[in-house]
Amino acid sequence: MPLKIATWNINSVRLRIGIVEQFLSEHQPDILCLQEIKCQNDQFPYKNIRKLGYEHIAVHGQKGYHGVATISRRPFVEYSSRDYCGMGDTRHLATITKAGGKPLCIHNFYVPAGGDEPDPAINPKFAHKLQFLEEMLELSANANGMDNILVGDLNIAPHENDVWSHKQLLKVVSHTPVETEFLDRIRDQGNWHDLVRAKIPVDEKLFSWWSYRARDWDASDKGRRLDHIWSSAELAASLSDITIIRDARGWEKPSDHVPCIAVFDLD
DNA sequence: ATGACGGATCTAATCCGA
Repeated sequence: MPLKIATWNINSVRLRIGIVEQFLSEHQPDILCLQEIKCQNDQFPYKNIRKLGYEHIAVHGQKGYHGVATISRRPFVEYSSRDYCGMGDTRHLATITKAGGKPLCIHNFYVPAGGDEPDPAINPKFAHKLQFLEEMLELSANANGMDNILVGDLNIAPHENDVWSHKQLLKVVSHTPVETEFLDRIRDQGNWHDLVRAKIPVDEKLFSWWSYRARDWDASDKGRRLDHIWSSAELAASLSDITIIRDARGWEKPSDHVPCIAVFDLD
């Protein structure tokens, strides 16, 4: 049985529950990790999700901003969240489920955007982002004797071809060397594998986010690859497919991010 | 200027995203 895992920054799950349902029906992932749900736990649209066969729903939300949720057809053994930077905001959710006869831990992240100015001395939001990344260094794909997956909106486009113009974005938050090198370090130190780039060669431009401000997002195509799917080595070896649903950016009342999907051949 | 849109909030103007 293949295992299909998706991640999507939905930018308000209540406003966009219609396209969440559409996505689940069309693509039938086993597990979907959402970011920026922008609601409190009791406001999450549980009924709509359960109706489609996703009985297991872990929500870590807050009023108005941020918030992550992981929804699944498979039961969770347990779930937890870590309060990164001790700010009391809702940016992480770890769920443990079973896949291929082994426990599988999925970390669902919404990394701080970092504001406008890439200087921690004058911009507290950028300082927060760097501190958050510092704490992510503690994560290891080889921890806990489980298979491990790390997904989410990491708000960093690491490679030159993960942005529309490497040159023009070098000083723009999300693609500055301090951020991209930090993300590389988190990945390498934790023995994580970047599954999207394992399947789609780095000489190909690849984006998962396009600004709402562009007059025509598709024609100008000034996107960035901010959403990621990483895994431990064993899982990476069983990866069978990666898809970025670019079309979703053109759906009715879209999120500015699109879903990314990984499929694993387990057993 | 890459680009001024689009979400939530004690409904109106303000904060936030990246």
